[in-house]
Amino acid sequence: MGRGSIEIKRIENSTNRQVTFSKRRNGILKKAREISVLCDAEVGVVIFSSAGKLYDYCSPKTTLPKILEKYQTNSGKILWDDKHKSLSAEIDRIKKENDSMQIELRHLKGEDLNSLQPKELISFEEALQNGLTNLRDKQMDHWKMLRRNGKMLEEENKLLAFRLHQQDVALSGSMRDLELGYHPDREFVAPQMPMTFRVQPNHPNLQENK
Amino acid sequence: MGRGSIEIKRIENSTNRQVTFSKRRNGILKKAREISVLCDAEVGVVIFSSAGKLYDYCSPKTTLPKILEKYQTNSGKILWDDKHKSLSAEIDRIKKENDSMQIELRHLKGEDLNSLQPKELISFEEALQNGLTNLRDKQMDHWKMLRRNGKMLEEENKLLAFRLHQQDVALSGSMRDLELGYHPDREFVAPQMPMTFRVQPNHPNLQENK
DNA sequence: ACCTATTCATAAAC
DNA sequence: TGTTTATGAATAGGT
Repeated sequence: MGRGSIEIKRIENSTNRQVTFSKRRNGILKKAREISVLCDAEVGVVIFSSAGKLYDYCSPKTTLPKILEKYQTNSGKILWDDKHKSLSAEIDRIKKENDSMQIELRHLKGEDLNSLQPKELISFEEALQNGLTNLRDKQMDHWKMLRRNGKMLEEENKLLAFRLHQQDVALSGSMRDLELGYHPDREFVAPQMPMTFRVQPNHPNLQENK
Repeated sequence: MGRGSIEIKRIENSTNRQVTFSKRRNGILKKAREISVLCDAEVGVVIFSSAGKLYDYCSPKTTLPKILEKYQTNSGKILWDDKHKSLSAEIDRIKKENDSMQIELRHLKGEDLNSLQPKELISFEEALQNGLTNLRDKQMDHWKMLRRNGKMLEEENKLLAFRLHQQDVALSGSMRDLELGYHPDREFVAPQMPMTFRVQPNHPNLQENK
């Protein structure tokens, strides 16, 4: 149909091929839709363009999985076997990986050592010693940090105590002022402590364990 | 098309519906064939008649399973059945197990320790210390075994040297006999060493490192 | 994307 | 089912 019939063989002109694909694809999907409605049929269509783009149709009231399951039971052909095999193979692969890691873990924890050669024992010892060293370094870091924090807190405590004391003093001074009369040129500030020394509410370095 | 157009809705007359189904089904399969050839497309079509009879088409150079696999990866839709789901779920499960073991391994080897809490560090230290202790015990066993073997070898050496010496003595005796004439009642045996003391060719306890 | 001449698919009837 | 035929649909090629 169209201006002259065409031979059914691959259209070499790429543009032409693409145009024809687009038209005929629509045609097929429309036909699929129509037959499913007219004839109450279950239809599944999957089309990939040569460029790899996907188009599909599935009749209403069903899904591709359902259709395909029906296809399998009905045709006896098995669509999924390959996929099953590859999945199973992957499971095997991962399980093996798992097992070897488990063995390594057990070895590192000092279990099942009988299966190891002396040479292997030595390399494991090195690994463990190394791990222990790193770990103790890390713990030392923590400990230092904790101690630093402790000292900072002590300092802060002292300052707070000092401020408190000064305020007490100032307060009692004000009270005395109140009793004696108001003096606007005298401010309510801790006498021997400059503003810059005042403790900040949060000390950034004190935040450990977010 | 045909003698007058028809509305696209279910054909109530069953015979009619069946006839239309048959014609249109052929039409679709033909179109599918054509587009796959003309446009180099991969096409899969599955049609069930309302009676449940199956018709299908798949473009050459491929198979329905392949097309469907491509469909899945391309569309992200999941076609597979329950078995697939369970397999995939198992893969996920094992992979997670894998990951956590990998992390534990890294921790035991003293890597990536920053993500650990001090409390966790302590338990890891215990595990490592434990592993190291076990491992050194095992090495000690090996060492003892080696030392024991060494001593045994020494003993054996001594015995062998002794036998050799005795044989030398016996041999020179025989030589003297040959010079003086043959005496059949005299046996060729190391004089001061009973048979039971003779060293066996292989000592079972000496086998280390298969 | 739209147009149109032409071929095709197919509804109806047998 | 298969054949025929009249007709509307699909589409090849051009713009």
